[in-house]
Amino acid sequence: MVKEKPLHCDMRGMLSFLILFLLSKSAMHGQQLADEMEKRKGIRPSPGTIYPALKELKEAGLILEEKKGKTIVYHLSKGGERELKLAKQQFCRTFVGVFVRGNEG
Amino acid sequence: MVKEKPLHCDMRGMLSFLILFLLSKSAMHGQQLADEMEKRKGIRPSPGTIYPALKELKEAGLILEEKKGKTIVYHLSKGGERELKLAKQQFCRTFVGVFVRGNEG
DNA sequence: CCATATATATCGTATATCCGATATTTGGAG
DNA sequence: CTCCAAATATCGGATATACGATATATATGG
Repeated sequence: MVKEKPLHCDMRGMLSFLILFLLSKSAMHGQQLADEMEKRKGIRPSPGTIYPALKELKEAGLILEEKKGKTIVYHLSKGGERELKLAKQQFCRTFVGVFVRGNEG
Repeated sequence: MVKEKPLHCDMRGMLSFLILFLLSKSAMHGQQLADEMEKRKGIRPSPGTIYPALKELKEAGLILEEKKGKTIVYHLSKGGERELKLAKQQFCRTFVGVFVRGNEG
């Protein structure tokens, strides 16, 4: 079976989804992405987590690279924006009711 | 390595998290759980997905069974309620900004 | 009792996620 | 150019998620 499954099919793919979402907020390089995840989750993803995920998203055509000195800045492609929009809808429908004011603290 | 990892450690565990959340809303048996997921995600998890997940949650002491005629009704244990509360906080911090009014439709 | 339908359970296999370790690349300092 | 540190990349191994197929249990109808 080839890899034609959309990002929003099942419970797997949450890492890719989160990366797309973060990149939609601001283009970043890998370590900045790890910084942001650490801030949110409290746990820093290791290089062995973040770079293979970025590689897959790149190969799927959802993100684009831009070399900036020592780093590689990633940003969403048009396809990535489309995919993120769909995935967000799916995510929000699936987790309706989990987000309640007061859970964030 | 033994299984002492909390539910909210990384991106894996979203299925267990969703099951705990749904059961916290209402005690259900397996097929009702599948119904609810189908309503939310649009895709019905197969028996091979749902029952092993329930078994693990049961063995972890997070849910309790109650036989009701032909079915087995699951509900959260005290430990499951505690775990869900923590996992919800983690989830909400991680995905802050994804939930915006208008994404649900 | 027997047949059926529904619910539950298990198995083999595949994919996504994840880490620790290690390797490679690259810009800047000397 | 050489050295260093940071960023990126890859690898092996582990766990969670997922499906289709199959097996089992049980309430209900005949």
